[in-house]
Amino acid sequence: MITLLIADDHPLYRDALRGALSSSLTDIHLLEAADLAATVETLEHNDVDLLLLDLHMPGSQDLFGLLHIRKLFPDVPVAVVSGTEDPLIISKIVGVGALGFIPKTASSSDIADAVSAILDGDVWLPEAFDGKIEEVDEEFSKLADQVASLTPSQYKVLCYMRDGLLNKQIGYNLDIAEATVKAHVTAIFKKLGINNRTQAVLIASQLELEPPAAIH
Amino acid sequence: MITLLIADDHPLYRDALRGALSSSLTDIHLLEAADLAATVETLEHNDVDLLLLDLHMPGSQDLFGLLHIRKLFPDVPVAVVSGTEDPLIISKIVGVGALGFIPKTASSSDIADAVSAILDGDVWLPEAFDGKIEEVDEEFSKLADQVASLTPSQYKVLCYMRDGLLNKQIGYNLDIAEATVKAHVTAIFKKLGINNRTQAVLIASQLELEPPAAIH
DNA sequence: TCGAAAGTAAGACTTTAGTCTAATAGACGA
DNA sequence: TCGTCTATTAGACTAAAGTCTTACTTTCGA
Repeated sequence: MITLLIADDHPLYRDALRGALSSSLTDIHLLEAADLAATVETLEHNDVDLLLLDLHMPGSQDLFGLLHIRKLFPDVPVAVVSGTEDPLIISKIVGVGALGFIPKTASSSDIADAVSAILDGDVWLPEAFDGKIEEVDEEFSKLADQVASLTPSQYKVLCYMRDGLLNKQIGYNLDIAEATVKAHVTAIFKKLGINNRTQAVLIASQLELEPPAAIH
Repeated sequence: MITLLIADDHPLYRDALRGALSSSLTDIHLLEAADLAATVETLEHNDVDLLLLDLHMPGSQDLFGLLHIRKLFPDVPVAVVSGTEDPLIISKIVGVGALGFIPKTASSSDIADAVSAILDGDVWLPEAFDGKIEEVDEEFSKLADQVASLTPSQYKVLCYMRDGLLNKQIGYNLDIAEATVKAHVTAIFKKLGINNRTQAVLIASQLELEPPAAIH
């Protein structure tokens, strides 16, 4: 019996994935989550053999979400499901520890192949990207490691920093005192090897796959 | 008699462009510049009919450089010469006012075609990108307009801000007092419709085509 | 040619960022 | 089970960011 967790915010696409998986694979147990918090909670309470993760979930913050999950559950294999076709982005996804990349346009049999391969311990990528996936540069994987070493609170603070919020506003959003926010900020700086918030924002935006939405 | 300005930091590529242009076109006068400052100075002192601009010149800051030139010399047609093949980036280049995009891999005849077309007032793009160039979204072109409205000093300050420098360090680099830097910073915020430096850095990094180099 | 508008520059002041010290609570290995 | 390590929290303090006001200069159109 194999347990799979489908993490995607679109109910229709979850249905499609569920259909593709249950018709191609036997003896599987399917779980679902619609946002990052639900994904984390499900992983905490279940023994999941493979996570199928959509990067564009609410609260996920793209690559941050993947880093977050990889840090909290390093033993859970992750296959990223996304609509992007950019080899550079896929390189980054693989570079931070995803064992596979499944395009949203993949067929049922491709998806089943990918899941089987990853469960066997292999890395699976669409054939179209053979040879197009580069090693991510050392700089990037070092940054990714450093960001992954952040605690959940620090991670949330960094997300809010990247949105241009003041410490006071971050504290209000997280329901903690401004002084606590500052302590997190200082800890983030030390872990990332920097000394001001501008540099932190640059690192955060480098790890972001999509340009930030509107400036508030 | 048509005056062309070749702005590229690689002497060899300038030679190649010069060769391609002088063998394909008659009655042309060729000027050259190796960095953004020299480009600006040449445009100030000459009546240039077309600028062939490499985005990766020293001091150019990629899209910033193009915005800068477009703002200072809105009447000079610009064709961007670059090695990138990413349709999204090319869309942005065209979206901020370039009349053409010439890949570094283009043949002599392609280059001559492009130059002729742009001098006739047309927009020229490589055939490979037909249909792949999207309209840039309203948000982006609004930001580009706002950034283009910055004065040269404000532009330099924003560049240094994006590199994570303190106001004091920016003042030292530009040889002005910290108080002056602050005045520029406040003016930048007003023009961009924001109220802190984090948001300014985000906008600047969105307009950057390449990820920032190392974090200092 | 003269005044209006805008870029540049800077001092004084308020707000926010960031550091240092320290206390509490939970996790983990000996 | 005990001690150690670390995350989290927070107060007090210093450094930097950001605002307001003012002044000098250049440019441009009436």
